[in-house]
Amino acid sequence: MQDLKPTSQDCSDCPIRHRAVCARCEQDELKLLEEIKYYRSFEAGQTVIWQGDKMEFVASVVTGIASLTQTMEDGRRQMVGLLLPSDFVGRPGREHAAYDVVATTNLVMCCFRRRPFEQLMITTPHIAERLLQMTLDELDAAREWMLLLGRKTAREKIASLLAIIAQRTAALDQAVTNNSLSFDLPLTREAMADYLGLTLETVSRQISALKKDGVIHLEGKRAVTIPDMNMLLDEAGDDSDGGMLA
Amino acid sequence: MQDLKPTSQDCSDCPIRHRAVCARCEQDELKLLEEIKYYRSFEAGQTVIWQGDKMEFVASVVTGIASLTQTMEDGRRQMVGLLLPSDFVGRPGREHAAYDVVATTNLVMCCFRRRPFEQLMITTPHIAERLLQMTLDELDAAREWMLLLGRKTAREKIASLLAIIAQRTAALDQAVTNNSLSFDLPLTREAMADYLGLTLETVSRQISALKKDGVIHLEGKRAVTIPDMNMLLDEAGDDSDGGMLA
DNA sequence: ACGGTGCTTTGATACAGATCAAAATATCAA
DNA sequence: TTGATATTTTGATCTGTATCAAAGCACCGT
Repeated sequence: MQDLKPTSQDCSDCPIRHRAVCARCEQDELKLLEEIKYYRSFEAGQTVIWQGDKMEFVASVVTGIASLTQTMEDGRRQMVGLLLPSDFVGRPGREHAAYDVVATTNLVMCCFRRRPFEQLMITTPHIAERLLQMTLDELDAAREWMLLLGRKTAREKIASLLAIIAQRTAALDQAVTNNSLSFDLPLTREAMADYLGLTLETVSRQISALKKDGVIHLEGKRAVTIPDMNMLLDEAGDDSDGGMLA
Repeated sequence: MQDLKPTSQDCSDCPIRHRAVCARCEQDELKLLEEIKYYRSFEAGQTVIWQGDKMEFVASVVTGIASLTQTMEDGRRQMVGLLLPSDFVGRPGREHAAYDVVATTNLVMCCFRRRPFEQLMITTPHIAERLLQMTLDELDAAREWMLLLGRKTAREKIASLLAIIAQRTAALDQAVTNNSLSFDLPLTREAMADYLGLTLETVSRQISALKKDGVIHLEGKRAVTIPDMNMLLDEAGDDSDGGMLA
């Protein structure tokens, strides 16, 4: 488990390739994956899977952003997962989807037929190991979110969300000058509200407030600049050391 | 992964024995576990591990209840996990605890020295597999909780918590007569508040309200009777089919 | 029985965020 | 360019839950 280090190229067909590349894939495993793999594209707003649908595949996000959402009978919605490139979706062993999966931007996913993938997991222990690590990461993220949902103020929630998106997308494709950085906000106000347990009006107001206070900058409606990341993290109320990666 | 069925006796020393007994443990694996295993007891209120402490062990709850809690600098607290008998705690591969672990009742844990346990996971794939299943279950529970924290009303939150405790403890030690069942509430009002993202006053008020409306019964302060489980589930706002186990 | 120390309940009031409503702005097709 | 539609902002008001405060109860050691 210790020898999995993020690199960039080898093993590009591995379902678990992105966040940390698997250094142990054997040629024949890759062949097996090749056989059960296919790509699918979705447009922003399209639903990838409905809660309760039969799961024919598990998948990994290649480009774009998807969200996992739970809905109550009366329509209240809560996002419970945000899938960025490299994130995995689908639970091996589960027949039916537990959540709606929605493309919040244009989206490309790399899908693996579920049954053969499950088989592969059994014969290839290190895939299961890797999946365990990823699941534990997700669990940590979920628990961080629970703190946010249960105890943070609206302003702190917004700041936290911006910080998370900034950190995750900055790693991928962004110029970071000293403490400042820019990125494109990939979520509508409504999607943010669903993520944060707020209404879209409150999201809008708090973003305006952060803007007025100079914590963030907006060009147009979607392009965000964060002049000072530390200022944002202060607003987020996270315990000091930007623990994201611990 | 399909051949793990809940039974009751064999393999009683296996760290993953409880919720579903591992049918594949070999004799020598048990010997290895025996060597790295020890029991620890805690009194209600004691802290098992502080966030940031060095993790010397991973463990499984034998009896009693523990909680995982996150705390913000200014003292706001959010419980992010409730550990009942059979639940596992500790992340293999992580040096330092990410959360406070607190005994909310008297507690007995079966601990395994961390390093040797990690080693064992590498040499014994099916332990990793089992751990993956348990982690995925926890992730599902966490996401259910995110819906609760983000979108449910105070009354729905209380009803949901009672339903969860009822369902998890009923399985272990309770007489269930038709739809009615009783159990001992193992959490203080404050602990419930930390779990639900509420204040203890609100918890108290809502419990009183549920009592007045006949949804629950209290004898003393801790013994709860639920006359009709379906009524409680209605109050919880969960989507119809008590999906807990899906 | 006594007084202490924690829990829990109940009451009065305040406020953050929800809700309802409408205007402003962006997006896009023709 | 011009509507037509979707998204975002802003305003006015309402409400569920927090906050502050105090009283009620249960448990425990002496």
